[in-house]
Formats: sequence, C-alpha cells, structure tokens
Amino acid sequence: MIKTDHFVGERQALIFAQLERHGRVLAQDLAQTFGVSEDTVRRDLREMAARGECERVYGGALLASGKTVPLKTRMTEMTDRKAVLGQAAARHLRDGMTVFLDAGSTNLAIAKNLADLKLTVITNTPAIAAELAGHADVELILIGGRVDPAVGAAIDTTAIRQLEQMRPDLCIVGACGLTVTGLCADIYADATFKRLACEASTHALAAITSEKLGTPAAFHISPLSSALTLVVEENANPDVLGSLAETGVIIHQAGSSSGTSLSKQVSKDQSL
Amino acid sequence: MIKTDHFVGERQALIFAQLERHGRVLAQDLAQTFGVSEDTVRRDLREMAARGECERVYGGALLASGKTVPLKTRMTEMTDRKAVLGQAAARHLRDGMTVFLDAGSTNLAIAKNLADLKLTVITNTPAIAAELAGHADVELILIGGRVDPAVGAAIDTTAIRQLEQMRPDLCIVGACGLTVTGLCADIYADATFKRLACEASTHALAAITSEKLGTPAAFHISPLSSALTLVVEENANPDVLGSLAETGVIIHQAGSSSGTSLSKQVSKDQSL
DNA sequence: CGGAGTTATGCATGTTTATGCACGATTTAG
DNA sequence: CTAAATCGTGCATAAACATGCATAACTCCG
Repeated sequence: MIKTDHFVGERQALIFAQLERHGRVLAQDLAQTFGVSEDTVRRDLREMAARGECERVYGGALLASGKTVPLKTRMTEMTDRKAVLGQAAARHLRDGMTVFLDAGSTNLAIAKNLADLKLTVITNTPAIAAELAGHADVELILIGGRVDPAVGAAIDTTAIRQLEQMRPDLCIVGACGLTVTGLCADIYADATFKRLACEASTHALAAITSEKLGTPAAFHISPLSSALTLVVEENANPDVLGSLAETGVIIHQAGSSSGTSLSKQVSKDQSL
Repeated sequence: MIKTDHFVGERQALIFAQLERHGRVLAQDLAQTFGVSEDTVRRDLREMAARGECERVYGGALLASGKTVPLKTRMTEMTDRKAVLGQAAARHLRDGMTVFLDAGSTNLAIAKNLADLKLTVITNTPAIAAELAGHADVELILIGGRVDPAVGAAIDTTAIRQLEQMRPDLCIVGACGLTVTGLCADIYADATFKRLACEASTHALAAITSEKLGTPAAFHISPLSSALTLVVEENANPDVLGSLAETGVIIHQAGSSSGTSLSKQVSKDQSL
C-alpha cells in the first residue's frame, strides 16, 4: 500500500504552497493530486488549520487571513507596458485550454503573466519554454527544429511537421506589424510558420503594442476576421482601432473591463 | 559478517550527499542502495539527526532546515564550481563539431562557457536553448516533445524520434550519479533518453561534480568505456578516480595541465 | 597466537504512525 | 424540505519505528 510519494510534512507544505498561490484549495483536487484519499487530505487541512496555516471551509480550505502577498507582488511587478499587455492577454485564457505561444518579446511577457492557470502550452521558442519550464500548472510541449537565429524560434520544416500534429484551442501569435489587411511579419519563413499555427488553431490572438498598430511589415500572416482577437494597449490610436473593428476582428483594449470567471464552488472568496 | 562495502562514516557521508542533492531521502531506498537493512539506515539517520545533519520524518529524512530551496540555492552556490567544470568541458570542443547538450545544471554551465566556438548544438532543454539562442556562432537545433517537469527537458517518444535522426560528434550527457558500473540518473525516462543520446553519438562526455563522484542513482545510463570522457573537479577523490580509470574511461581533471586526457592512469598530479 | 572488549549489523519483539473505510452527523443547494 | 455532498469519528491494517539481543568482524593487549 503506502507509496511514499511525499512525506506527510512535504504534502502539507505543498498544500500550503498551493494555498499561497491560489488563495484556496479543494479537498477533492488535492486528494487526486497527491493520490491519497480525501480523508487524508481533510486530516492534513485540519492539522494545518489547528496550526493557523489555513481556514477550513466546506469543500476545502482558504489561506488564513493575513496575507494577500502574492497579489501585491504581482501588481508591483506589472509596471512594464508589455506586462500590462501580457496580463490583458492572459485574461483570454481559461483552465484546461491548450495554447500555442509563438515567438516574440510580447509573448514572452504573456508567458510571464500566466499566473496560476492550468494550461497546456505549446511553443517553438526556447526563451518562452525556459520561462514556463518551472511552472507547476503548465503542461509544456516543445516544438523542435532548427532555431532560426533572427527569430529565436524553431520554424523549419521539422517544426512545421510537429506543429501539424497539434490542434490548439488558441494561437497567441506574435506579429511585427498590423494593418487593415491583416497581421504581418518581417521574415518570410516566420510569417509562414505563424500562418500555419493560426490555421491549426481554433482561435487566434495577437497582443499588439502601439508602435505596431497600423504599421505594415513585409510578409502577410493572416487577415483580420472574427477568428482573431487583438489585444491592444490603453493608449492605442482610436481611429486605427475604429477602422480595424470594421473587419469583424475582436478588439480587447487593456485597462478596460473584460469577462471575469471564477470557477467552482467555495462561495467564500477572500476578496475582502 | 560480510564485506564492508562502506564504512559507517562513509555511508553516512553518502547519505548526507544525497540529502544535499535531493533534499530528502527514503529509508527504504537507502537500505537497498547500500545493501544494508533498514534498521541500519534508521540508526544512521538517527545519529545524523542527533548531530543536526538531517531532520527525521516518517519514512526517511529531510535535509536539516539550513537551505530549504536546494535548487535555486544550489545554482547560486555552485555557479563558480560549475563554471570551472564547464570551461574544462568546453576544452573538448572544436570548431565545426556537432554536439548534443543534455539537460542538467552542469550542462547549462557548459552552455554558458562555450565562448566563441562555431558549433552545431542539439538540445532538448529549453533553459540551455534559451541560453544559446542569442549566440551568433552556434547553429541551434531544438528537440521537441513534452517537457518533463521533473527533468526540465523533452524526453518523450517525440523527442526520441527526433533524436534518432541525428548523429552528433559528441554527447555531453548529464548524470545524477557515477560509480564504476557507469553513469546513472534518478528518473527512468530520463536515463533512457540519455542512453539513447549517448548511443547515437560518436563519443560521450560527462561533467561530474565531486558530490556525484562515486554516488549511485537509481537508473543506469551507460557503462564506462573508452567512448566516454569524464570531466571532474580538481578536488575529486583520487581513490575513486583510480578505480574509475581501470575501466578504460578517459578522465580529465579540471585544473590539471590541459585537455591531454590520457586514459589508463589518472595520477594525482596536482603538484602543478 | 589467542582471548577480551568493542563495533556494526541483522533479527525478533512490541509500539507508534499513517492511511483508508464505514457510518452517522452536518452542511449546502435547489 | 429533500437530496447530495462533505464532514468527523472510530476502527482496522500495514508500514515504519525503537528497543533488546545475538552474532560476526575487527581491535587491542598480553
């Protein structure tokens, strides 16, 4: 019986770590995660509550009131423009999604702002993969091939062949330019790869800094359509946005409100 | 009674080394590893705990709370040592070579010390790929697949299939342990991948920190032979080196004269 | 060489701990 | 108010544990 995957204390430490990150835990999830019965998890939570590490609630437990540290830390870190854009883009992700993360510094910012989403992330970009490799909640799929030095990602035929085996829910595509004719990139092979990635995905999303807005680039990636969502900065030119909107593309301006979703039960949120 | 494979203090030192590396040990594993009863292991752990070297828990022991983040702390602590090792390993590279760089923090150090060599580097490790992506002289080939979170690299069947298409001149393999029976690793799938990588390559090289020297790990990678070069630290145990040398493996001790790695004898010629 | 003392180890014993299961009580949702 | 989910408690069991004892190997000393 007894498969000591974790010592008791270790398990409780991991539970606490998850509490710190998510603010709450579900007994059922924990039982499944650690491969033990819910009884055992409840016992852990009871002990931790007695120690003052958490507050028990029906269905699981909440982080003991006294520290919303992770939220603060996150906010202070978000001073960069790209980080804001990344945070906005991350709002379009949901637990369980499979996402292709294309090359690009903006997409790297998105990767850094995934917070605690449970995602399957596919990427052809070493820098992004390295960023996500330590992420506990992310199932990471690496696309191989020769790394194009100019792009910093694998975009050759090997990469394309591997990409063709995937059907992501969302393609977060990097772009060097955006006009009413569509997304575009500076390098031919890169544009080709991005186009294929978009076509393989159910939906596409591009985070566009204001410099790129309305700026053309040499090679076409994809036209604007209702299958594409643009995430733009708060200071984006309204005129350009207006003409883009006529194409049917979905535009999400960072800083404006957006759909929120909190899942599951556990009515008591610590949103005090 | 029977043969004394290890003296008591020796065994406890090895246990401590394993604690330093993994942060935790299982009584059962240790008993099996050293070929002694669990009672003996428990006695060891009890003594070590009394000495303050570890903290006993049900099922085994944890590293005494002195450094709870073995991964990050170790990275910063050992950076210098690994850099030296990395430079020594880099001496075995020549312009034009095709090298497979396996996962592991030591190999990451090697990647950082490639200097200006014109190489083709194949890797399955995002962190290493990210390090080399900006390197102008390096042709970088990424091996794709699911990134195993424990290993931090792609080692699944997709990765293996891609690896099989390559014939590197040199496989720089990471290892968790090294004894006279050969290189070994802690994770089965990882060991399998490493073995295949070695077999695909003309020659193999492993940079071994002194903690790993003579330390076993659960899964075998490859035996010692003349097709394998070991790069070890300056303070490596001469006795262990001596017994290793008898297998015909090539040993290069960092800090000693040069890359002239002569097989059969590893003298302790640190007299320089 | 040989016997006494020491040490390391394994085995047998009884104890403690961790965990899952059963069952009744409690809470939540509709 | 009812049904379903979750909870707490007591119990059973197996693993891990400490202890005492016996034995083998090694050391010391005459």
